[in-house]
Amino acid sequence: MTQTTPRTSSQIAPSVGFDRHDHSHCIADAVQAAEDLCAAQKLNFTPARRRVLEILLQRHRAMGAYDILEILAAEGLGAQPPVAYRALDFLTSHGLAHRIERMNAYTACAHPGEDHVPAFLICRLCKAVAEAETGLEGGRLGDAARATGFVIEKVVVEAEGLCPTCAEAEA
Amino acid sequence: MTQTTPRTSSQIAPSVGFDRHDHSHCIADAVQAAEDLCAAQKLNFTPARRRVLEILLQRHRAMGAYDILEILAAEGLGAQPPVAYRALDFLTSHGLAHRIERMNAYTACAHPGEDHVPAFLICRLCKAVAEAETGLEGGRLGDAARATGFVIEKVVVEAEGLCPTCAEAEA
DNA sequence: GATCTATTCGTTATAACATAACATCCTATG
DNA sequence: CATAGGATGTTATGTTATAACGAATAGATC
Repeated sequence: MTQTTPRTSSQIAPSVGFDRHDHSHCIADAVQAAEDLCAAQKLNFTPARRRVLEILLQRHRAMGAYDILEILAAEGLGAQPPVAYRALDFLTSHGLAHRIERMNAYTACAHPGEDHVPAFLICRLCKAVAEAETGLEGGRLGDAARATGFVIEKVVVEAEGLCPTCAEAEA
Repeated sequence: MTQTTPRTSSQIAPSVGFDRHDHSHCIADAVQAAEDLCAAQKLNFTPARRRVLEILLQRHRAMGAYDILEILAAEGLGAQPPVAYRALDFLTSHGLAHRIERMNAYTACAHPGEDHVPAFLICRLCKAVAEAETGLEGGRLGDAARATGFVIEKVVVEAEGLCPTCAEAEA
């Protein structure tokens, strides 16, 4: 596996959201929010689950399950695929993370606790991911569904392109 | 994987598009259109490529590469994964078929030759797929992209739910 | 017609992503 | 303490996809 993600040495992510911001705050906030959400719903926010969420928040990029597993293994939290997949299942099924279908990858949810239809903007160079919103039945897709009698239950919207930072570097 | 797709014995598909129609016509038309398109662009519409397109058109459902490979192998057109993947690469890169990211599957394009952003309605029971249209920059996703400076190059829109036939059977 | 070149095809091998199944452990609760 | 449920450790395997390389083929050019 080649490393395509440029690494940053600090907690200040170069292009996230895609705004610069102090990332250590948003990690702490998001972990706290997850903790609250789990407490409220009597969910078991175990060390492995917590650590996987932290990893996703720290990188703030789409990450493959095996990338996450590698980190977990290095930290002694488990070395087999199910360890990563189980944590990711937990996070995605409770709205704390999302799966990016196009990349077979996972990313922390930007709006945990809110019922929403995420839409992703994915940079093809740096793999940064921003989460936007769409409606379940809005726009032309909803029109098409209604016209044919199709009942929409879930929608995946994923855009690939260049984030502001990479677009600038490209030019 | 269990077989969830109800099989029909004739060329009349039960729910396609999702309208009933004489499917043998649309297969012939689509193959002819592909042939014309390849001729116009000096592309090599080889037997394997043609056969894979026919298979996708016949089933008119999302099919995995290995499902297609199985059929090719039975017909003596090749038994190794690259045979199927190469044909699918050709078809998808020239707009004759699309990949359904959510299902790791492939389906024939309903509008070959037209430049378009496909949006799919996928039945979770019978796996039937209808192709609708969306714009590259329309709606809230485009707004979000412009607001952040993200340059959209490609968009994936996939809705999962129940087709009219299965929704009825469900009730 | 011979040679060159580009594309396609056959084949082997392996990479990358994901889950089934089952034993074990931990913990809250009666 | 007993025990039931969820969580974890582990082995094995299933599923999807691609790298790599040589042989075959078809057009282009001399």
